[in-house]
Amino acid sequence: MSTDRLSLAFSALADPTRRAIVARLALGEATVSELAAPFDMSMPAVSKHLRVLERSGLIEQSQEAQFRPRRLRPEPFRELAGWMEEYRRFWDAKLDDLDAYLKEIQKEDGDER
Amino acid sequence: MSTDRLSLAFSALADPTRRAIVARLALGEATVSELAAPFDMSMPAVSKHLRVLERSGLIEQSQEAQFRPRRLRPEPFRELAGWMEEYRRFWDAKLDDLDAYLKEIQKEDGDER
DNA sequence: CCTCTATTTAACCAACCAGTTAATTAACCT
DNA sequence: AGGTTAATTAACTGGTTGGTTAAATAGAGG
Repeated sequence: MSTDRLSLAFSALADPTRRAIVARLALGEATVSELAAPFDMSMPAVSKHLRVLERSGLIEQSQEAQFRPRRLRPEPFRELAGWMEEYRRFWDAKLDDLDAYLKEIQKEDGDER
Repeated sequence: MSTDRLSLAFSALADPTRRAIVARLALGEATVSELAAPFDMSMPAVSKHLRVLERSGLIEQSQEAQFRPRRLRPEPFRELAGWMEEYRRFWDAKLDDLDAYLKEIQKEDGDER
């Protein structure tokens, strides 16, 4: 597998279980047991998913007694967003008609929004 | 492997070679040979990468004689951007300080940009 | 038709992934 | 110290990935 940061982030997110974990963590810190609860899956399996997410930098853990709550780290999200930005014209509805887009920038930033 | 569209897109992009191919295609259509040229890798290897990208919907091919030029498809980019949107507060520099963000929306959309 | 170019398919390999169960570590609480 | 709860590590498995080389297919053009 590729070990550059962007590849790690993309591949960490290429799994629905891990995206669900990320979605849960967007609401705030959670312990491993809390994160595992919604899934029909053994604890070690969840632990492995967490390790993948951690290796990608998307989450980090803090030590609080026997609990090791996870939380999201913003950095990889910024890198993903940065990558996406390069392809904005492919996903931004406002730009999906390239002709319209070109006309837009011709107007020298006129009536933006 | 997960076969939902989002997982396919993420995992297709989790490889630097494939991201480079996507970057090249953002400049316009290209044949397999053209796409393969920059890489120190056999033709079949590139062909496989293209099949992964195709299965994810990120690219499509058209038949032009013995050439089968690829081009990007916007749909998966929109899905990725839509997913990212949920996490905007993690990656948008303007929002990375949540307190500032809350203050901002308190102002009822006052001095945006 | 033959050949050249473009590309894919087949068969194989080593490494990795996502899950399992069983055993282990870690910290808290009497 | 002993027990309970939280979580990780170990060992194993079947399926997938990313690459290889060799053979096959498809169309263009003499």
